[in-house]
Amino acid sequence: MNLKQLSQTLGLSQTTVSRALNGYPEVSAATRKRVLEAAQAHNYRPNTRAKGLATGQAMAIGHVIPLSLKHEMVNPIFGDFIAGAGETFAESGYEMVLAMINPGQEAEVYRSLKARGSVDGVVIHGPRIDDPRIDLLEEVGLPFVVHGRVTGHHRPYSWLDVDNRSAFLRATRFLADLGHRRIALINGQEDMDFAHRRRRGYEQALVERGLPLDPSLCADDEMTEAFGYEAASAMLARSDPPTAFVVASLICTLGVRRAIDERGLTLGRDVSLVTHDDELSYLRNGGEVPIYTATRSSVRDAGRRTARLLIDRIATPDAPHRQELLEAQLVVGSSTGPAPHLQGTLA
Amino acid sequence: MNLKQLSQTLGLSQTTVSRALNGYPEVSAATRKRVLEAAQAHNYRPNTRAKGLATGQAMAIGHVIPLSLKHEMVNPIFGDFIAGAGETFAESGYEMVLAMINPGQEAEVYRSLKARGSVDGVVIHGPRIDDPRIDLLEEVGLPFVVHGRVTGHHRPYSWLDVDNRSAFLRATRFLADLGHRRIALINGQEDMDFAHRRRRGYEQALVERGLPLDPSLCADDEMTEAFGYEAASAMLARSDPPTAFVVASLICTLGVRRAIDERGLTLGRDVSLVTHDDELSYLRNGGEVPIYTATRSSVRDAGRRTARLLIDRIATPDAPHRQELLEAQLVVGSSTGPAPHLQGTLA
DNA sequence: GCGTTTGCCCAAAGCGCTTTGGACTTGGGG
DNA sequence: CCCCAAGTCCAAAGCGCTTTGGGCAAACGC
Repeated sequence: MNLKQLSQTLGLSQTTVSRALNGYPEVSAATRKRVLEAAQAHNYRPNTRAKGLATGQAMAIGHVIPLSLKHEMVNPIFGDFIAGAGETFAESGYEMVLAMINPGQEAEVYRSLKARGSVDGVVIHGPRIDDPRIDLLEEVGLPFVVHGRVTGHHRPYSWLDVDNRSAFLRATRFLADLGHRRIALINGQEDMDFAHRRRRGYEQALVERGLPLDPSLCADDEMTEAFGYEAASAMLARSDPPTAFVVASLICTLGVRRAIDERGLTLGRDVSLVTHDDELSYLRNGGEVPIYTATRSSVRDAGRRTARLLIDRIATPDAPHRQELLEAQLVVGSSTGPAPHLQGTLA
Repeated sequence: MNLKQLSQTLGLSQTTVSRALNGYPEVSAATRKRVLEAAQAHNYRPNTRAKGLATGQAMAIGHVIPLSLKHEMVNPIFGDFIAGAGETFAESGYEMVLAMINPGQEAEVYRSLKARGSVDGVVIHGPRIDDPRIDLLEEVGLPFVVHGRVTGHHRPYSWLDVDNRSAFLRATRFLADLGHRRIALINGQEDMDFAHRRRRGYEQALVERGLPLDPSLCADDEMTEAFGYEAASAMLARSDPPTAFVVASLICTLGVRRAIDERGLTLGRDVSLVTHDDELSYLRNGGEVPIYTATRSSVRDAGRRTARLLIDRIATPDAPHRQELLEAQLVVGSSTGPAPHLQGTLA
């Protein structure tokens, strides 16, 4: 059933039916009611493509997900982010279209998305330091919002980010204040912007507390369980192992924990750990006293907010860019305690 | 730049340009070359919606992802599945559109997808026992392929599935043959079809080996780390704890492992464990000798194959339905060993 | 009572593409 | 030399919708 058929059924013109359906004022209440009921009865919905052609809007937004080259890894936060974004987009009548791409294809994909008019805007995922995509999209003329930020880019753009520097600053301070002097950092890949910022927060805390920066206590890579395990194992095997870890994600933390358990150490007593927690739906670190002390920030919520930002941007492309900086909560769980050399002293 | 402008630039009709671009024979080689070069130079791409309107094809396929009601959980396999499917769809020129929905909205969403013509077909994710979606889509007339199967549905439909029954049958047999007599099952929600089948495989193995089925050694829920931990903790705290676990996913397994470690038990010696391993990119269970003995089947590969099935189905909607049943590999890692009461005996 | 709003509705032009049904050259066969 | 078949190309219709620019009554102001 299409508009033409529906209007014939009703004995009205397409114009009137279209207007009735879209809430225009120049149609009487009685007619509108009749139209609405007929549409319902015939299960009529306007054809997306025809509507898009006529209005010039795709009512769709694009997510271009870059896979990491090394392991073709899909970022595990992706599902939850998109679930959050999907809620908001759906409420506003937007569809989400997805493209998973290998690094290097980005320019081509964004250009194509714009030229074919298949989306009204895009979310930039996984920004790196000096990420060229901002300039690219600005040039191409596709509205966008970045989930994260881009160190090295200085003109204004729209973004939403967790204050990663602050989060890791606070996490590291927290451990230092418990007496830990050898604090390791198990970070995400440091060419990713978020990991770079976390690193800076970590370093700043060390400086503040007068602790030396030991590069051999810092590791960065894709945040897999295996990476967490290997990095932590190597560090714990040293003659001067760290007594605390700051870890970039819960998945990574599971690996670190495995390394700790394997050496017969007890988490929260022999070794302390603060992790970042994206509140992924399948990896809850919940409860009254969470298992892990964590800097917590819901990536799903970030998805919702990012979507709103993008919708507004599409509606008013000439409005000034907006930014949103979210502060992570530092929630204390049972994975942290005073440094071993102080135990007893403090008790 | 659109077709009209491009054809004017070239001094050709839209017809000819369109034909040149789409590889029709009634255009000379010289002209085609000229058109192709001009298109390239002007960065021309046909407008998706206009093309769709004209051809009646959306060149898009839909993924409707049901969130679990309880925790609004996003299945962690989602990212990898879609990465695999995305590869294949992209090769064939299909876009993927995504809808995350709450349970109960399904009928409405599928109907709308069809009526608005926004997709040419859909992938059914997360089928449950007696899932009504198959009948629904058949009625609505939208081509589909199920990732999984539907126990209780008897007319033919297209699906791709791992042989979950066989996988868990073999896993459980394997443990029984190592002398384990109390084997626990930490399963996904058993109204999900895959979990139901795994349960059946598990039970069959017990029967084969003459072991009793102890319902208190079976737990099923959403496969989170927390669930694995809680279920395993409770079982291990009993006076007659299980000596082996069959676990439905690696994430769940991480929780089970935490419970095992916490009780000071050693995995592979005091307690054995076989897990299902979807080969998620961020949760590798790799190496020469994997950490966990596992029934292994790449969900990413499943995505690729499912996509191919759907593309073929859309191309030939009247061809008989096709099915693909994948066999999981049973890979032996270091999480399994002879039952404790036999150790020494066997050595 | 007249002209002018106002309210309600419609015909038709596009949106950018594909595709049908020719039209106009050539070249070759009879 | 004529005719027909290829080989090229084009004008125009149509996909299903929105939107412009009226038209026609009824209601209004004076």
